[in-house]
Amino acid sequence: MNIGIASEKSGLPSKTIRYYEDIGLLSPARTDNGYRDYSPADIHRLRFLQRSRSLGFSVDECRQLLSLYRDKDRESADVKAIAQAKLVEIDRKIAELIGLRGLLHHLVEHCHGDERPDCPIIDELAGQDTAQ
Amino acid sequence: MNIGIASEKSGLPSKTIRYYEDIGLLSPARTDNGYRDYSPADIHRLRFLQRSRSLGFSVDECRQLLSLYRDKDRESADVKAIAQAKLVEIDRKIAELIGLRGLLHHLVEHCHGDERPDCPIIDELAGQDTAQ
DNA sequence: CATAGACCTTCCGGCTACTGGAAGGTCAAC
DNA sequence: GTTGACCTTCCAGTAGCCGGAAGGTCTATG
Repeated sequence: MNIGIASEKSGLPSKTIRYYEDIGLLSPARTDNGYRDYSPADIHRLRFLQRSRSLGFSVDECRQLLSLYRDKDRESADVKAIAQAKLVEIDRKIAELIGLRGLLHHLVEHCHGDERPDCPIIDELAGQDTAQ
Repeated sequence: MNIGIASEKSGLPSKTIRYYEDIGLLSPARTDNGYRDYSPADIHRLRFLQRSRSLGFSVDECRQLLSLYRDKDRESADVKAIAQAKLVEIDRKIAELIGLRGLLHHLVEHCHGDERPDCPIIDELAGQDTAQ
C-alpha cells in the first residue's frame, strides 16, 4: 500500500507519516522501486498515532503508549498513569487559559474602542512605572 | 544598564532579551566595550513585552501592540480588535481542551489500572478495526 | 601585576512536530 | 512518447526561545 493510501486511511498527511518513520515510530517495508509499502498493521499503527496525538499526547508519550500497546504483558496501570498525568496537565492548561481570559476580557470591556488614543489595554500592558 | 540588570528589571532572561533584539523588537545602545546599554525606556519596552507575552499575545502581536503604543494617534479600536481576536482564540482553546478532558477522563475512569493487560484506553486508541 | 570569577559578546545547534519546496525517479494512461 | 500523478531524498523554515562553546571585559584580591 503506497503512502498516499496510507495517508487517506490514517488521516495523517504523507509528510507526517514519513516524519514518524524518521523518528522511529514505524518502519514500513519497501517495494522494489523504493516506494514505502504499508501493511494493514502499519495502518493500524498510524491510526493509533493519529488518535493519540489528537488526544493531546506528545509524540514521545505516543511512543510509550505504542510500546505498551505492543506489550501484551503490559500493566494497564502504566497506561492509566500516562493518561492521568495528561489529564492533570490539561486541567492546568484550562485553568491558566481561564485566568488569562478573565484578564483580557476585563481589559476589552474597559476599552471604549473608538478613535481616541486613550486605551486601557495599552495602559495595562505598559504598567505603572512612568519611565518613557 | 547591563543586560543582567535589564533581565532582573524586566523579568525576562538575558537570552530572551537578546533574541528580542535579534528580531527587531528593540535596539539598545552599546557602550564602548560593546556591552548592550539599556535605558529606562528600553526597560519599559521589555516589561511591556513581558506582560503582553504572558497575556498570550504572540511575538508578532506584541510587535503590533508596541507600534500602537508608540503611535500617539493610534485608534484604541485597533488595540481592542487585537485583544478581542485573542479572546476568541482563547475561548476556542478552552473549549477544545474541555472536550479533550472529557474524553480522556472517561477513558481513565474506565481503566481499572491494575496489573491486567486489558486497558480501555489502549483499546480506544487502537480503534475498532481489527487489523493487526 | 597576575589571576580568579562574574560578567558580557557572538555564533551555532537544538528543541517540538511538523510543513514546504526543489530535484529527480516511477508508473499508468492516452 | 509524453503528460500528470505519484513517489523518493534532502534541505530549510516555522515559534520562541535555550544551552553551550569560545572568547573579551571588568573588578577584586593576593
